[in-house]
Amino acid sequence: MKVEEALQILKEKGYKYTGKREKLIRICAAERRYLSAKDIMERIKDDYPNLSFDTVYRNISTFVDLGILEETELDGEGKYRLACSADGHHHHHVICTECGKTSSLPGCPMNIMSSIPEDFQVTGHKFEVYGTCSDCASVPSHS
Amino acid sequence: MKVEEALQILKEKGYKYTGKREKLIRICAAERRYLSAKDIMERIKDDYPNLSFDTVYRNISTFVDLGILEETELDGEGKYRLACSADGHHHHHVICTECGKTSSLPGCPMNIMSSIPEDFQVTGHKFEVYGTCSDCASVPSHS
DNA sequence: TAGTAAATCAGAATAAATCCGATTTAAAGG
DNA sequence: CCTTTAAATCGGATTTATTCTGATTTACTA
Repeated sequence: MKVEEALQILKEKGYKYTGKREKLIRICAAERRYLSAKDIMERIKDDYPNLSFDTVYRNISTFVDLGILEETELDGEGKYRLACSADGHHHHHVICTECGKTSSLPGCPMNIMSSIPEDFQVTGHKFEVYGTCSDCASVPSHS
Repeated sequence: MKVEEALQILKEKGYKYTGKREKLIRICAAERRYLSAKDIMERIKDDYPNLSFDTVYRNISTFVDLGILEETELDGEGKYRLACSADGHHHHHVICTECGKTSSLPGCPMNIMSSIPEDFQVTGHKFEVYGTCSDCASVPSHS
Protein backbone atom coordinates (compact mmCIF):
# COMPACT_ATOMS: atom_id res chain seq x y z
CA MET A 1 0.00 0.00 0.00
CA LYS A 2 1.15 3.54 -0.76
CA VAL A 3 0.81 6.56 1.51
CA GLU A 4 -1.63 8.19 -0.90
CA GLU A 5 -3.87 5.13 -0.93
CA ALA A 6 -3.97 5.10 2.85
CA LEU A 7 -4.89 8.77 3.01
CA GLN A 8 -7.53 8.17 0.37
CA ILE A 9 -9.10 5.41 2.46
CA LEU A 10 -9.28 7.76 5.44
CA LYS A 11 -10.96 10.46 3.37
CA GLU A 12 -13.47 8.08 1.82
CA LYS A 13 -14.49 6.75 5.19
CA GLY A 14 -15.04 10.26 6.55
CA TYR A 15 -12.02 10.46 8.82
CA LYS A 16 -10.38 13.84 9.17
CA TYR A 17 -6.97 14.68 7.81
CA THR A 18 -4.35 15.54 10.42
CA GLY A 19 -0.63 16.01 10.09
CA LYS A 20 -0.04 13.41 12.78
CA ARG A 21 -2.00 10.81 10.86
CA GLU A 22 -0.08 11.41 7.68
CA LYS A 23 3.19 11.32 9.58
CA LEU A 24 2.24 8.03 11.23
CA ILE A 25 1.47 6.47 7.87
CA ARG A 26 4.65 7.83 6.32
CA ILE A 27 6.72 6.39 9.14
CA CYS A 28 5.26 2.94 8.53
CA ALA A 29 5.61 3.32 4.78
CA ALA A 30 9.31 4.12 5.14
CA GLU A 31 10.32 0.64 6.28
CA ARG A 32 9.55 -2.97 5.49
CA ARG A 33 9.58 -3.69 9.17
CA TYR A 34 7.22 -4.15 12.09
CA LEU A 35 7.33 -1.23 14.53
CA SER A 36 6.03 -1.05 18.08
CA ALA A 37 3.70 1.72 19.23
CA LYS A 38 6.66 3.16 21.10
CA ASP A 39 8.87 3.10 17.99
CA ILE A 40 6.19 4.94 16.06
CA MET A 41 5.58 7.43 18.84
CA GLU A 42 9.26 8.34 19.08
CA ARG A 43 9.45 9.03 15.37
CA ILE A 44 6.33 11.16 15.26
CA LYS A 45 7.74 13.21 18.13
CA ASP A 46 10.42 14.53 15.81
CA ASP A 47 7.70 16.61 14.20
CA TYR A 48 5.18 16.78 17.05
CA PRO A 49 6.99 16.93 20.40
CA ASN A 50 3.85 17.22 22.58
CA LEU A 51 2.29 14.12 21.17
CA SER A 52 0.01 12.13 23.48
CA PHE A 53 0.47 8.36 23.38
CA ASP A 54 -3.28 8.01 23.40
CA THR A 55 -3.29 9.59 19.95
CA VAL A 56 -0.79 7.08 18.64
CA TYR A 57 -2.61 4.07 20.06
CA ARG A 58 -5.99 5.30 18.91
CA ASN A 59 -4.81 5.98 15.38
CA ILE A 60 -2.97 2.69 15.12
CA SER A 61 -6.12 0.90 16.18
CA THR A 62 -8.20 2.82 13.63
CA PHE A 63 -5.72 2.07 10.86
CA VAL A 64 -5.67 -1.64 11.69
CA ASP A 65 -9.47 -1.68 11.53
CA LEU A 66 -9.38 0.05 8.15
CA GLY A 67 -6.78 -2.37 6.78
CA ILE A 68 -4.15 0.35 6.44
CA LEU A 69 -1.84 -1.32 8.96
CA GLU A 70 -1.12 -4.99 9.58
CA GLU A 71 -0.63 -6.12 13.15
CA THR A 72 1.26 -8.90 14.85
CA GLU A 73 2.39 -9.61 18.37
CA LEU A 74 6.03 -10.10 19.35
CA ASP A 75 7.33 -10.29 22.91
CA GLY A 76 3.88 -9.49 24.27
CA GLU A 77 3.85 -6.21 22.40
CA GLY A 78 1.79 -5.10 19.40
CA LYS A 79 3.82 -4.47 16.25
CA TYR A 80 2.64 -2.74 13.09
CA ARG A 81 3.54 -2.25 9.44
CA LEU A 82 1.86 -0.78 6.42
CA ALA A 83 -0.48 -3.35 4.91
CA CYS A 84 1.03 -5.14 1.97
CA SER A 85 -1.08 -8.27 1.73
CA ALA A 86 -3.85 -5.97 0.58
CA ASP A 87 -1.79 -4.88 -2.42
CA GLY A 88 -1.77 -7.89 -4.65
CA HIS A 89 -2.15 -11.44 -3.55
CA HIS A 90 -2.51 -12.62 0.02
CA HIS A 91 0.77 -13.79 1.48
CA HIS A 92 2.82 -14.22 4.65
CA HIS A 93 6.08 -13.03 6.15
CA VAL A 94 9.44 -14.00 7.49
CA ILE A 95 10.03 -11.72 10.48
CA CYS A 96 13.29 -10.89 12.20
CA THR A 97 12.65 -11.06 15.94
CA GLU A 98 15.53 -8.65 16.57
CA CYS A 99 14.61 -5.72 14.36
CA GLY A 100 11.17 -6.56 12.95
CA LYS A 101 12.35 -6.59 9.36
CA THR A 102 10.17 -8.64 7.03
CA SER A 103 10.39 -10.42 3.73
CA SER A 104 7.51 -11.98 1.87
CA LEU A 105 6.76 -15.65 1.40
CA PRO A 106 4.84 -16.75 -1.69
CA GLY A 107 1.69 -18.72 -1.20
CA CYS A 108 -0.45 -19.50 1.81
CA PRO A 109 -0.61 -22.76 3.73
CA MET A 110 -4.39 -22.48 4.02
CA ASN A 111 -4.56 -23.69 0.42
CA ILE A 112 -3.33 -27.12 1.39
CA MET A 113 -5.12 -27.41 4.72
CA SER A 114 -8.01 -29.62 3.83
CA SER A 115 -8.71 -31.12 7.21
CA ILE A 116 -10.25 -28.28 9.19
CA PRO A 117 -13.37 -29.56 10.97
CA GLU A 118 -16.49 -28.70 9.00
CA ASP A 119 -18.32 -27.31 11.99
CA PHE A 120 -15.51 -24.88 12.77
CA GLN A 121 -16.09 -21.35 11.46
CA VAL A 122 -12.71 -20.05 10.35
CA THR A 123 -12.26 -16.34 11.03
CA GLY A 124 -8.54 -16.02 10.42
CA HIS A 125 -5.16 -17.62 10.44
CA LYS A 126 -1.57 -16.71 11.16
CA PHE A 127 1.52 -18.08 9.51
CA GLU A 128 4.78 -16.43 10.44
CA VAL A 129 8.37 -17.59 10.28
CA TYR A 130 10.67 -16.18 12.95
CA GLY A 131 14.41 -15.85 13.13
CA THR A 132 17.34 -13.50 12.77
CA CYS A 133 18.05 -11.52 9.64
CA SER A 134 21.57 -11.27 8.27
CA ASP A 135 22.03 -7.73 9.57
CA CYS A 136 21.11 -8.67 13.12
CA ALA A 137 23.09 -11.91 13.04
CA SER A 138 26.30 -9.97 12.50
CA VAL A 139 25.93 -7.77 15.57
CA PRO A 140 25.63 -8.96 19.17
CA SER A 141 22.05 -9.05 20.45
CA HIS A 142 21.01 -6.03 22.45
CA SER A 143 18.49 -7.95 24.54
CA MET B 1 2.16 -35.65 26.78
CA LYS B 2 0.92 -37.42 29.90
CA VAL B 3 1.02 -36.10 33.46
CA GLU B 4 3.52 -38.77 34.47
CA GLU B 5 5.89 -37.82 31.66
CA ALA B 6 5.77 -34.18 32.69
CA LEU B 7 6.53 -35.04 36.31
CA GLN B 8 9.34 -37.29 35.13
CA ILE B 9 10.89 -34.44 33.16
CA LEU B 10 10.80 -32.24 36.27
CA LYS B 11 12.48 -34.94 38.34
CA GLU B 12 15.17 -35.61 35.75
CA LYS B 13 16.06 -31.97 35.50
CA GLY B 14 16.41 -31.65 39.26
CA TYR B 15 13.24 -29.67 39.94
CA LYS B 16 11.46 -30.35 43.20
CA TYR B 17 8.09 -32.01 43.43
CA THR B 18 5.30 -29.88 44.84
CA GLY B 19 1.59 -30.46 44.98
CA LYS B 20 0.98 -27.16 43.23
CA ARG B 21 3.13 -28.20 40.30
CA GLU B 22 1.36 -31.50 39.88
CA LYS B 23 -2.01 -29.80 40.15
CA LEU B 24 -1.02 -27.25 37.51
CA ILE B 25 0.01 -30.00 35.12
CA ARG B 26 -3.14 -32.02 35.82
CA ILE B 27 -5.29 -29.00 35.11
CA CYS B 28 -3.66 -28.54 31.71
CA ALA B 29 -3.82 -32.26 31.00
CA ALA B 30 -7.55 -32.29 31.67
CA GLU B 31 -8.50 -30.28 28.58
CA ARG B 32 -7.53 -29.97 24.95
CA ARG B 33 -7.76 -26.24 25.29
CA TYR B 34 -5.54 -23.22 25.79
CA LEU B 35 -5.92 -21.72 29.27
CA SER B 36 -4.83 -18.31 30.51
CA ALA B 37 -2.67 -17.89 33.61
CA LYS B 38 -5.78 -16.62 35.36
CA ASP B 39 -7.81 -19.68 34.32
CA ILE B 40 -5.11 -21.94 35.69
CA MET B 41 -4.75 -19.93 38.87
CA GLU B 42 -8.45 -20.12 39.63
CA ARG B 43 -8.46 -23.88 39.24
CA ILE B 44 -5.43 -24.44 41.42
CA LYS B 45 -7.07 -22.32 44.12
CA ASP B 46 -9.68 -25.03 44.59
CA ASP B 47 -6.95 -27.05 46.28
CA TYR B 48 -4.59 -24.26 47.37
CA PRO B 49 -6.59 -21.16 48.35
CA ASN B 50 -3.59 -19.02 49.40
CA LEU B 51 -1.83 -19.41 46.09
CA SER B 52 0.40 -16.54 44.97
CA PHE B 53 0.10 -15.60 41.30
CA ASP B 54 3.85 -15.32 41.18
CA THR B 55 3.98 -19.07 41.73
CA VAL B 56 1.64 -19.73 38.85
CA TYR B 57 3.48 -17.44 36.43
CA ARG B 58 6.88 -18.75 37.46
CA ASN B 59 5.88 -22.37 37.09
CA ILE B 60 4.17 -21.78 33.76
CA SER B 61 7.33 -20.14 32.51
CA THR B 62 9.48 -23.03 33.74
CA PHE B 63 7.18 -25.58 32.13
CA VAL B 64 7.23 -23.74 28.80
CA ASP B 65 11.04 -23.71 28.90
CA LEU B 66 11.06 -27.46 29.62
CA GLY B 67 8.66 -28.19 26.78
CA ILE B 68 5.94 -29.40 29.14
CA LEU B 69 3.55 -26.62 28.14
CA GLU B 70 2.95 -25.00 24.76
CA GLU B 71 2.30 -21.28 24.64
CA THR B 72 0.41 -18.97 22.35
CA GLU B 73 -0.90 -15.44 22.61
CA LEU B 74 -4.56 -14.57 22.21
CA ASP B 75 -6.06 -11.15 22.95
CA GLY B 76 -2.71 -9.92 24.24
CA GLU B 77 -2.71 -12.62 26.89
CA GLY B 78 -0.53 -15.71 27.21
CA LYS B 79 -2.41 -19.02 26.85
CA TYR B 80 -1.09 -22.46 27.68
CA ARG B 81 -1.80 -26.13 27.07
CA LEU B 82 -0.01 -29.38 27.72
CA ALA B 83 2.52 -29.97 24.97
CA CYS B 84 1.24 -32.36 22.35
CA SER B 85 3.50 -31.63 19.38
CA ALA B 86 6.24 -33.28 21.41
CA ASP B 87 4.28 -36.54 21.50
CA GLY B 88 4.52 -37.81 18.02
CA HIS B 89 5.00 -35.73 14.91
CA HIS B 90 5.21 -31.96 14.80
CA HIS B 91 1.88 -30.39 13.90
CA HIS B 92 -0.32 -27.30 14.27
CA HIS B 93 -3.71 -26.36 15.65
CA VAL B 94 -7.09 -24.94 14.92
CA ILE B 95 -7.95 -22.75 17.91
CA CYS B 96 -11.34 -21.48 19.02
CA THR B 97 -10.91 -17.83 19.94
CA GLU B 98 -13.90 -18.04 22.27
CA CYS B 99 -12.97 -20.96 24.49
CA GLY B 100 -9.43 -21.89 23.49
CA LYS B 101 -10.39 -25.39 22.39
CA THR B 102 -8.01 -26.94 19.88
CA SER B 103 -7.95 -29.60 17.23
CA SER B 104 -4.92 -30.81 15.36
CA LEU B 105 -3.99 -30.20 11.75
CA PRO B 106 -1.88 -32.74 9.94
CA GLY B 107 1.34 -31.59 8.37
CA CYS B 108 3.33 -28.39 8.60
CA PRO B 109 3.52 -25.60 6.03
CA MET B 110 7.25 -25.25 6.59
CA ASN B 111 7.69 -28.34 4.43
CA ILE B 112 6.56 -26.49 1.35
CA MET B 113 8.13 -23.13 2.15
CA SER B 114 11.19 -23.21 -0.07
CA SER B 115 11.75 -19.52 -0.48
CA ILE B 116 13.04 -18.36 2.87
CA PRO B 117 16.11 -16.16 2.35
CA GLU B 118 19.29 -18.19 2.77
CA ASP B 119 20.90 -15.64 5.07
CA PHE B 120 17.95 -15.71 7.46
CA GLN B 121 18.44 -17.96 10.50
CA VAL B 122 15.07 -19.52 11.22
CA THR B 123 14.43 -19.94 14.93
CA GLY B 124 10.74 -20.78 14.85
CA HIS B 125 7.45 -20.44 13.11
CA LYS B 126 3.80 -20.16 13.97
CA PHE B 127 0.85 -21.48 12.02
CA GLU B 128 -2.51 -21.22 13.67
CA VAL B 129 -6.04 -21.20 12.31
CA TYR B 130 -8.55 -19.16 14.30
CA GLY B 131 -12.31 -19.24 14.45
CA THR B 132 -15.30 -20.38 16.44
CA CYS B 133 -15.90 -23.99 17.40
CA SER B 134 -19.35 -25.53 17.05
CA ASP B 135 -20.03 -25.31 20.79
CA CYS B 136 -19.27 -21.61 20.94
CA ALA B 137 -21.12 -20.84 17.70
CA SER B 138 -24.38 -22.07 19.23
CA VAL B 139 -24.28 -19.75 22.25
CA PRO B 140 -24.16 -15.95 22.19
CA SER B 141 -20.65 -14.56 22.66
CA HIS B 142 -19.81 -13.55 26.19
CA SER B 143 -17.32 -10.89 25.10
C1' DT C 1 -16.77 32.58 9.44
C1' DA C 2 -19.47 30.07 12.98
C1' DG C 3 -20.92 25.61 14.41
C1' DT C 4 -20.05 20.84 15.23
C1' DA C 5 -18.30 16.52 15.52
C1' DA C 6 -13.94 14.48 15.48
C1' DA C 7 -9.28 14.51 17.17
C1' DT C 8 -6.03 15.44 20.61
C1' DC C 9 -4.25 16.19 25.22
C1' DA C 10 -2.85 15.02 29.91
C1' DG C 11 -2.95 12.10 33.11
C1' DA C 12 -5.52 8.54 35.73
C1' DA C 13 -6.84 3.76 35.50
C1' DT C 14 -6.44 -1.10 34.11
C1' DA C 15 -4.43 -5.52 33.51
C1' DA C 16 -0.84 -8.85 32.56
C1' DA C 17 3.36 -10.05 34.05
C1' DT C 18 7.65 -9.51 36.79
C1' DC C 19 10.45 -8.40 40.72
C1' DC C 20 11.91 -8.62 45.57
C1' DG C 21 12.83 -9.58 50.33
C1' DA C 22 11.10 -12.67 53.78
C1' DT C 23 9.39 -17.22 54.87
C1' DT C 24 8.53 -22.04 54.08
C1' DT C 25 9.50 -26.59 52.36
C1' DA C 26 11.31 -30.74 49.61
C1' DA C 27 14.69 -33.85 49.67
C1' DA C 28 19.62 -35.28 50.53
C1' DG C 29 23.05 -36.74 54.09
C1' DG C 30 24.51 -37.85 58.50
C1' DC D 1 14.85 -39.12 62.54
C1' DC D 2 17.07 -34.60 62.46
C1' DT D 3 19.68 -31.01 60.22
C1' DT D 4 20.86 -28.52 56.41
C1' DT D 5 20.24 -25.92 52.30
C1' DA D 6 18.86 -24.55 48.00
C1' DA D 7 14.60 -24.29 45.76
C1' DA D 8 9.89 -22.90 46.03
C1' DT D 9 6.42 -19.99 47.68
C1' DC D 10 4.30 -15.87 49.66
C1' DG D 11 2.55 -11.20 49.63
C1' DG D 12 2.77 -7.17 47.93
C1' DA D 13 5.04 -3.56 45.30
C1' DT D 14 6.51 -2.53 40.60
C1' DT D 15 6.76 -2.38 35.72
C1' DT D 16 4.98 -2.00 31.16
C1' DA D 17 1.66 -1.86 27.50
C1' DT D 18 -2.65 -0.25 26.68
C1' DT D 19 -7.20 1.93 27.51
C1' DC D 20 -10.23 5.26 29.53
C1' DT D 21 -12.00 9.94 30.71
C1' DG D 22 -13.12 14.60 30.72
C1' DA D 23 -11.49 18.96 29.04
C1' DT D 24 -9.66 21.36 25.08
C1' DT D 25 -8.52 22.08 20.34
C1' DT D 26 -9.06 21.55 15.45
C1' DA D 27 -10.64 20.10 10.66
C1' DC D 28 -14.26 20.44 7.89
C1' DT D 29 -19.17 22.03 6.54
C1' DA D 30 -22.62 25.17 5.42
